[in-house]
Amino acid sequence: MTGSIKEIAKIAKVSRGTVDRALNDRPGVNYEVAQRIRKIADEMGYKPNVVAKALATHRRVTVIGVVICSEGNLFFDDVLAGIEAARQEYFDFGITVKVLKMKGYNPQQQLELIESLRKKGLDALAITPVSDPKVRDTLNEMIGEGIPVVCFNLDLAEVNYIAYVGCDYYKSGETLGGMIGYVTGGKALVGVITCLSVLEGAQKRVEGCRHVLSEAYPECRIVKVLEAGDDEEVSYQMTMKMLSEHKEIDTLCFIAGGVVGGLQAVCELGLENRLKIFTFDMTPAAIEGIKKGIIQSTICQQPYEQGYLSIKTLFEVLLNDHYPDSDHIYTELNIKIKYNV
Amino acid sequence: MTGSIKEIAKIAKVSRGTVDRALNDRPGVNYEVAQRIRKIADEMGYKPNVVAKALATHRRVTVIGVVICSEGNLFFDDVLAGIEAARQEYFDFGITVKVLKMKGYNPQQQLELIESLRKKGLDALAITPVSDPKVRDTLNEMIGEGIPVVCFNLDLAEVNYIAYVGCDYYKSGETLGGMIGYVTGGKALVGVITCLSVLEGAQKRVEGCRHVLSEAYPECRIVKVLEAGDDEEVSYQMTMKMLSEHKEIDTLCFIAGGVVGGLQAVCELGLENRLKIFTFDMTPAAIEGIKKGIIQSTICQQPYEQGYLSIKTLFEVLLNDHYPDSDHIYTELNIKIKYNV
DNA sequence: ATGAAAGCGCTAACAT
DNA sequence: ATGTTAGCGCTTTCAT
Repeated sequence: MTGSIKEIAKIAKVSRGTVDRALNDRPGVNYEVAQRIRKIADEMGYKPNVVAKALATHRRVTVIGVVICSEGNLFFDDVLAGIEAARQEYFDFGITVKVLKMKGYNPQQQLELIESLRKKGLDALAITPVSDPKVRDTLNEMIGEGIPVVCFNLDLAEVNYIAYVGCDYYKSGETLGGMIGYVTGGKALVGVITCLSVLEGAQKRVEGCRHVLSEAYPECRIVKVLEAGDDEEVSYQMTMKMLSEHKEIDTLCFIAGGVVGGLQAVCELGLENRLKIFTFDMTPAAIEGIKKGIIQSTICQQPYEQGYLSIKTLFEVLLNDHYPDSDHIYTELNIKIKYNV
Repeated sequence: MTGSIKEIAKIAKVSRGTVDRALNDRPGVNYEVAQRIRKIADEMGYKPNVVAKALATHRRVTVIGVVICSEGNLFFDDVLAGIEAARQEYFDFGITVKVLKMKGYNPQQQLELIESLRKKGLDALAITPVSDPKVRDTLNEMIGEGIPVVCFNLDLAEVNYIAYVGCDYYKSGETLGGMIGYVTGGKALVGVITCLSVLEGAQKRVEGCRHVLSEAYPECRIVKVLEAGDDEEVSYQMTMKMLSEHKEIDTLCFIAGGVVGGLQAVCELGLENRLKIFTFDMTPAAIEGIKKGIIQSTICQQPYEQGYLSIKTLFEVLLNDHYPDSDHIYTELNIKIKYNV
């Protein structure tokens, strides 16, 4: 029972057009009249009907752009699935979702993709932002022009976005620490294969893990951390190096990608039953490793929700003028073991 | 680009009314004409616009009824939150969600609630079904009358529902087994506090757990299983009984409710640091126990999604004529430990 | 059996 | 500054 624009018009003794203008802060309406209309709407608890609104605005297409660093990274398949689900759901609302994929984390390339979207007209943007001052500035510039922005999966400091949608990386690292403690009985010499140092998330994971181990499991220790980019070949080599140079390592953690190459190295060395292995996310390689019992656990961050929610959040802003309660929408951290994959 | 009813009408050289009738299998349209219209729609990949459809049907209210055994069970708070979110989201589509809560699992009471909904006019039903032949028959009768039904949280055999939305209980039991193995280092004498034997889900959990322990952790054994209903007082007594009669027990599992009473007994006996304790779901008591380190892990089943998805599934059927791929929509099983609650 | 037209709640172009 | 009116895509009532 929220009433309609028609009712308000009748009570205020003005036309529906005027009510529409007043309630949407459109120009060309007397201040006092606008105030009166707003008061009436307020008192009757008026909420605009989104469905009708969408239908009426249907002639003009609303474009939500997506820039995503997904190429060559299977993790993002689920994120893309979530985006696609949202796209279908909002299609009838007159919303078009344009997805632009890129490989790696090159700021220049990302800027070009953003630019190409802006040129063709853009009403909102969801992006996995590369950590770069120019990207940050460009995003803030767009936000200044009234284009709402959501960052997802990757957070970027000092951007005035609607929200960051993704996991709490530090917490996911702590969770890893907790699982290492459980699985190893509190005794572990840990080798860590991380990705690019560019990705702040990866660093936070290592920190979080280190924190829990030192607080709760004094007999667990990180022996060595090596960077492998997100490249399987490099990961293979780094894992080889790690395991041959540090024979004392009994626990191996893959902070992001590189699971395929890493596991290959482990198996070639015949260590798959002696090492306790931990990963993040549910890439095909991780699923296989979990099922085979080679990987003890993998910590997931709800990739599908990250994609879906990013679009949904922008949709709510565009059509409903509804902003999320917090500008950090954290997706749940889920531990997966052999039995609940 | 799915085209509109108007375009189809133009191509078929009929009026929009006839197209509408043909495409929705409404009576009063010549068979050949209907065929031709359907063919044209098919060829242009026509998909009706849900938003416009909802607006047009807006004058008639569509009612989704919910019967939920939630009273006195804090687990269902999140389920209700999911239902409420869906209710708000679909309100503008002209959909009213009527929630009827009941306490416990009395079939007679549930039948009365269903009846009261039917009397006032009901277009779809979401229900946590009590395991009872009369309930089953009544649901099937309604389904026969064209009212789509979704069962959530609790599955009920031989009901021709659209879908069951909830967890895989057996699998959740297996997951418990896996966590017991990890946390105890593969050595455990387990006491189990379960709820009513009426709830088949609880039995399946125990079976799943037993299966994993016997397969993967031969030195883990379930010593004793006691029933506590969902009553905290009974749970307190049963836990007391279990721990005093079986002093060898070093691991305690709460299969469903009763965590408050159970933990009270444990603490009074001063065993909170000697026992490994496992629970299901994220009730306030479980969260507190996890944070304090008394509970080692709790296995969750996405209660919010269960509520939200139940309504969404019915919405899709009612407005979109879209049925889910499978009649079993399993929500994810998530392991929570101290660091990812 | 089919067509014509009104209307769902809102927006926007066009009058005044 | 305000009113009027024509849609958005679909359903539904009323004619024919």
